[in-house]
Amino acid sequence: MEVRHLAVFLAVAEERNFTRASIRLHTTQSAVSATIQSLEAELGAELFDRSARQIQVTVAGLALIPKARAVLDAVVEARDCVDAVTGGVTGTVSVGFMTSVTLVDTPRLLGEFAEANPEVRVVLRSSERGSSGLVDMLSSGEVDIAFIANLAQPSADVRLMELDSTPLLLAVTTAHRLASRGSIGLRELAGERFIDFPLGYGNRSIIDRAFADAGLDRDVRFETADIAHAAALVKNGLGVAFLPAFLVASEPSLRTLTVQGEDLKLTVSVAISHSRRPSRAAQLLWDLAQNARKPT
Amino acid sequence: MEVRHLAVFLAVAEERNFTRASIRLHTTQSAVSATIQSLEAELGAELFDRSARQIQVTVAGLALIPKARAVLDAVVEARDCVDAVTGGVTGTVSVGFMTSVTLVDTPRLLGEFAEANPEVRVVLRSSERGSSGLVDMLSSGEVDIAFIANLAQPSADVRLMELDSTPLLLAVTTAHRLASRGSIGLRELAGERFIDFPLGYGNRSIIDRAFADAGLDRDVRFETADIAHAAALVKNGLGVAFLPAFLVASEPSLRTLTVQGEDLKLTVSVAISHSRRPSRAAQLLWDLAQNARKPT
DNA sequence: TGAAAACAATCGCCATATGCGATGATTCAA
DNA sequence: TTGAATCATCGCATATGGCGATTGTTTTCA
Repeated sequence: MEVRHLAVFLAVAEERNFTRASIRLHTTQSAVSATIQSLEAELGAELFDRSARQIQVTVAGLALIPKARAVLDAVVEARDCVDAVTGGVTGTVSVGFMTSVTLVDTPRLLGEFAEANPEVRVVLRSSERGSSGLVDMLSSGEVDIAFIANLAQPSADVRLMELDSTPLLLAVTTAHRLASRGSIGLRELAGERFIDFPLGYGNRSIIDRAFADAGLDRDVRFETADIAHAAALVKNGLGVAFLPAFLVASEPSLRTLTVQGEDLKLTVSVAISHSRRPSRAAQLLWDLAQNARKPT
Repeated sequence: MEVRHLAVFLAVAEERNFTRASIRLHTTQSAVSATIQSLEAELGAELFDRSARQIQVTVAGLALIPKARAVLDAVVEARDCVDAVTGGVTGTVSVGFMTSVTLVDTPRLLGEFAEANPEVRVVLRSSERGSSGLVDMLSSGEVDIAFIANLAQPSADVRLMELDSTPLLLAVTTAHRLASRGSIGLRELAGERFIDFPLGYGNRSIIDRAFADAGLDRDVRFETADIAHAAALVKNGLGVAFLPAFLVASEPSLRTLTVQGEDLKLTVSVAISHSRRPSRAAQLLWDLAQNARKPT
């Protein structure tokens, strides 16, 4: 009987639903199912009655609930007491991030982290080369953890956790020939001038990939790493751009179009190196990000 | 942080020695080493100071000890409370065993088990075909758990745990031509008449294997499944036999010889089926056997 | 002071556990 | 009776843990 088993058990007992428990635990329903089964086998008792639509906690399960909580509490205490002795977490975390993506509220996240771990020095770093640059910095140890957008080629050495995603919409001026269209095929965009991020940025790579997969070329006339700047260029009629929905939703001077048959999304993830052991501080920041994550 | 980590930590803290802790935990030193390292990494603190010959528990480790105990206690409570609700363990265990091998005190083991689990009905079974028969009974589900001696061909479906082993010595009468020898080569035994177990018995298969490997034939003149009977036959000059050391050590009418260059041992193991989930009762009996095991 | 012993760390390999996505079976409501 | 909700099961990929062998360091003993 491991701590993990009991944590899953409690989640199911509280939600009275395997699927919701799996969402809360950021895992899958099948994993929850398997865990409960192995716990039941080990204890030699059914913990839930699944015969009805709404699962019922059995008598054995009810008895276990407070004891399981006691175990988890004891574990938290164990961890805390070590932290107390070592004077809490110290050291330095180096955090790679992207300036212009406000989809995930990294400032708030870092604020919470700093408050909880006042002894940790936080160093913010960014990269000229967007997400792929940040990944390289992770591998080289230049940063301990990074917030990145979609990767063209997921590196094997990087452990990713998706935090949130937003659709990428094609933004055009109100005067544009496509302004009145609600959606459009990639093929019809062949002649457009595009504004986009420099190569290496997650945003850029998804669009490049979509065009390449469709066997199409694209004329990227302007490149900028500043997303607000990109929006301003579109407004001034210098071209069209794929921009995150949250940025263009409330812009009266822009119209947005979805792309038919493509699922263009900007996804923000946290990333740590797979090969390097994360420092305690980096681990805590990862955990914090996990809690801030939108349930799948 | 899992229960297992804390259990290993406590063992090391109490033994103040990784190697001894590994013996107590029935695992290897390298596994203990790895576990402690991962726990230290997770907590972000050193728990032991290994710079000196005698390891020291650090301040952080000292603080953790009582908390770790609290976690383990809470886990035991959790398990007990479920057992209490389900009215303890019930059902039937079917135990396969070998009558004549007293190397492991199975009666005492079963006595302890029966006392701890009064509601469990224990059915004892044995096999005409020794250990290999017991293995077949395991696979077919005829028995839930079995105590067996060395297997000629370890079955993939059987999970084994060694309990104890004893050297097999060649027993001869005091009048025998080899009585004054302390040891002997297999080759010199070519002309002897042997008394041994029937085919299928662990005892028999090790000796057969040793002779076969050496390219030698052997004349097994008498077969008996009763080990005491075999000893009696030897005493009466009907032949020689390989018998467990504990049986022949105190026999004034017998002399014993070791075999040069061979490590002939009778090993007693518990076995359960690998494919069938053990019942709770079978699991408890397995655990009990593990505790009774001689440290490796 | 040199050899041996004690002991933890590390490495390569393998088995098991866990996680995931897809699919199947069951229940229940419309 | 159909469809939505929900848990179980299956096959596969990966991570974790365990083992045995080896290495390197410290300590002890001759």
